[in-house]
Amino acid sequence: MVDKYNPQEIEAKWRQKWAEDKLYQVTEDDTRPKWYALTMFPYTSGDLHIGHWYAEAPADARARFKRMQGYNVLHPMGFDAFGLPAENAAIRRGIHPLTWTMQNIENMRRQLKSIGAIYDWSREVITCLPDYYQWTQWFFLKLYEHDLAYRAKAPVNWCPRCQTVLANEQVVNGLCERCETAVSRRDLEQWFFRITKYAEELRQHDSLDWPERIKLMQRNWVGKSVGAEISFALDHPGVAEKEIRVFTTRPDTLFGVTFMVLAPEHPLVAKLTSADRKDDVEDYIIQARQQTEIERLSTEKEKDGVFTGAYVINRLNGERVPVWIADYVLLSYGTGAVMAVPAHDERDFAFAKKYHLPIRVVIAPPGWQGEELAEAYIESGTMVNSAQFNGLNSQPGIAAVSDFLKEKGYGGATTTYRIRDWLISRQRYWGAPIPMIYCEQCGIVPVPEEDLPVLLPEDAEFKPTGESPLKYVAQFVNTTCPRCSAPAKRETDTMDTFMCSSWYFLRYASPHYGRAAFDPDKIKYWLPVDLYTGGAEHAVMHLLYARFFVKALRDMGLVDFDEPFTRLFNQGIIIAEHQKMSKSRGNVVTPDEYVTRLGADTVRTYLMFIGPWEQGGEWNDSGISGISRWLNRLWHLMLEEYNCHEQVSAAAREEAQQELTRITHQTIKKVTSDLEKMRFNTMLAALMEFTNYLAKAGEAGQISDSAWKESLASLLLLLAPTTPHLAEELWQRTGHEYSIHNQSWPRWDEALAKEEEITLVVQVNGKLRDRITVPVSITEDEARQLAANSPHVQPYLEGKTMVKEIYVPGKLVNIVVR
RNA sequence: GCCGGGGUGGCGGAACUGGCAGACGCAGCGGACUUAAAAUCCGCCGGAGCAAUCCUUGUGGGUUCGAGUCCCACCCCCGGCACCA
Repeated sequence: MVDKYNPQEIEAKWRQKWAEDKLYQVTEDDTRPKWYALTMFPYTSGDLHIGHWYAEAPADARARFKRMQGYNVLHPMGFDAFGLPAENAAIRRGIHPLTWTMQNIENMRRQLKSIGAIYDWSREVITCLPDYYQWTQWFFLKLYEHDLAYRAKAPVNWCPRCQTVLANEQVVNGLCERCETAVSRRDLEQWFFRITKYAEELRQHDSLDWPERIKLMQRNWVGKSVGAEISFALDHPGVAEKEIRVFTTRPDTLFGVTFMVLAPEHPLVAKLTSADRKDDVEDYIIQARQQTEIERLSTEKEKDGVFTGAYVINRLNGERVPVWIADYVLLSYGTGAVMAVPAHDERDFAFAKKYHLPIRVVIAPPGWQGEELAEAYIESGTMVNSAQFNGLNSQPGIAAVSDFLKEKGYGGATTTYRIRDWLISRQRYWGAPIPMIYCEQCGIVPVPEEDLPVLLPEDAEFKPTGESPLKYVAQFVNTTCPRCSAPAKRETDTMDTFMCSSWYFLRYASPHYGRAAFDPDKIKYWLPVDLYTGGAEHAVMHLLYARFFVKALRDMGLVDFDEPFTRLFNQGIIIAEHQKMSKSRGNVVTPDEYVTRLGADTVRTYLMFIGPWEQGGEWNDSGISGISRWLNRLWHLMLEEYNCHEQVSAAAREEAQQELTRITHQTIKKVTSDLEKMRFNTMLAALMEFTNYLAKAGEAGQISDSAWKESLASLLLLLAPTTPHLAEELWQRTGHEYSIHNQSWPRWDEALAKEEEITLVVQVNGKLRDRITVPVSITEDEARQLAANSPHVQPYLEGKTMVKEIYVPGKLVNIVVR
């Protein structure tokens, strides 16, 4: 009698054994190809939910498969540990963020270990510990040294709830990405990274095997407009500036400019506003400032603005152009000023109608006779009312006007990107301190590398006040200038958490290296990441920042590759009760409960079976019991004694064995290609079918003991990546040598996998009329004969004329009659 | 509004390059075992029809000997972007 499948017992046992034997510890090895399989590390929010498992378990199966295929696989794990959620949770609970975070890590590490993955825990990284953030600070210094970090005063996104500034990427539809509070604007002096320097390169994904969707999102985020910058002459008493520059994609419409619009925050507004317009302008600016970003950016809203009383000169025709301000012009795009061509821009048209400003056609719509336009004509066309450019089409016109401007020194062709520099300062406690010092004598002075880390003081009052908590920690703030030794003050803002995750994949290659952020030799061996898996929500944040980091490092000569993640794969989302899981809905599935009851292998397998990985799927309690049943049947199939019946004839035995061999090899082939494509659901369907087949074959008992054993061994090997504990236990119990996870992936023989018989489909006029089992070797003539003679087919041929016959070898015969 | 992805039984989902629609699993139904239930095992399981057969992949049209798959138009769901000059 076979004992019961007891997952709790065998899973704990093997996990311990693997850990003791350091089975999954990896080192560099030039005899095998390397494979870096990375899963986005989790945020230390407290508990591992089923979504984490969904990211991690299939990824582990894929990494294990690569490992059995002979790759030297690095599949590390760590924790993203700085940031607002930890700080807010700690405040709520009245404990220190470090305590809270480290407790969570302990719990999450235990949960992660229960997955039974091949994580090499000796490489774990935790971003909030000094031996990690020391190097985050080091990156800041490197970026500063290479003029990629700078401090500037700018209108920035402010979240009133989180009490800190946010990067553009962290504002979603005008709401804070974390707490969904409406974001407002503040003018603050902050640290930025010059990610815009890489705008063009970040748009390119040529060498990357990434989902189209993500590449598109990044391209949209970076944005790109090709056009011209044009200088309008300014001659205003008491104003030093002698021009206002605008950006336009349509320099061919330059003769149609009838007014100019500045963003309300444009620095020239105050200087240009005439005395009689002052009140109106100031009122408008106040009103624009009070709006939230959502209100301001609403496309529904009617365009409004006010006249400043000032004028600029269109240098091409010498016309005086009135200068207005309006909140539909954004300071952050282009130059913060636009030339308005109402005839050929919808927004300018609406604005001109509202305020009765002139509308002058300079691009003739097809069949235009000089009449007024009912709406803006935004297409290209022939230039009119444009002096020497009349008659040119828009495309050559754009080039001609740009060239002319350049020649005269009034501007010229240029390209503008939508992406803004990355704002990395945060006025909160739980982050890596920015390693900068302010000295009255020397100005801004970087902390010398040898003085890193700048430790985050543990005893700060970290309640959010809108000011950096570190400001009030005297022993932190007060220091001496590294250059002149005079008393100086430290920067008290901390860094955006996305800094930490922009380079963690580099740290895994040499997690304990003390002389730099990474060991160059180890980086050469392991990087770039071959397969990066995780959620799609990081498309324009983490994934863009990490690419920027790598490109910056490359230009510093610190790495020799262009892109961190060669291949990217996004798994879908697990839902429950037809909805996204959330605490408030009370439909959160907690993996621990299922692991305890059914075992980690069952949970892993179920998550992989639910549907295609990239599509996610619905968690369903009765669905997982199906997996549990299957693994139980498998257990008994493997362990129950097989009896080969003596009285079976040699011919029958031969046939049964050939069939078994064929199905075994077909299964190996199917499972291998599905794993390659990460089609785990169909891989498991194939394994279930194989199990069902073996159960029947076992009953029939026509196969020799050795052939039987061989097929069971193949099944176990195919199962090993999915159910590592169960496979190990059964491997041992069926008399094999430890460990199944060090075995080679089974190979299939195409000749043995080949079917001997096929089902020939017979159609008449495309409708199915018969199926005939025939040998693969059947000739076309034989097939046609068989089809035409089929008793199921005959009635449909009677009294009809055969028009033609289609034969698809190995598939079907279609007889077309009339 | 623009750009992506998707719509197949009661449910999750299969279907190579245009060639047997519904693999595999869940739920359901019937049976065996059991005093009984659970577990397990066997069988059935898209719809209509006694049947032959007909209908069926969001809707309508088209191409083709043949369409879930290709083309055109439309509807619905999900995700992203949205005054970017």
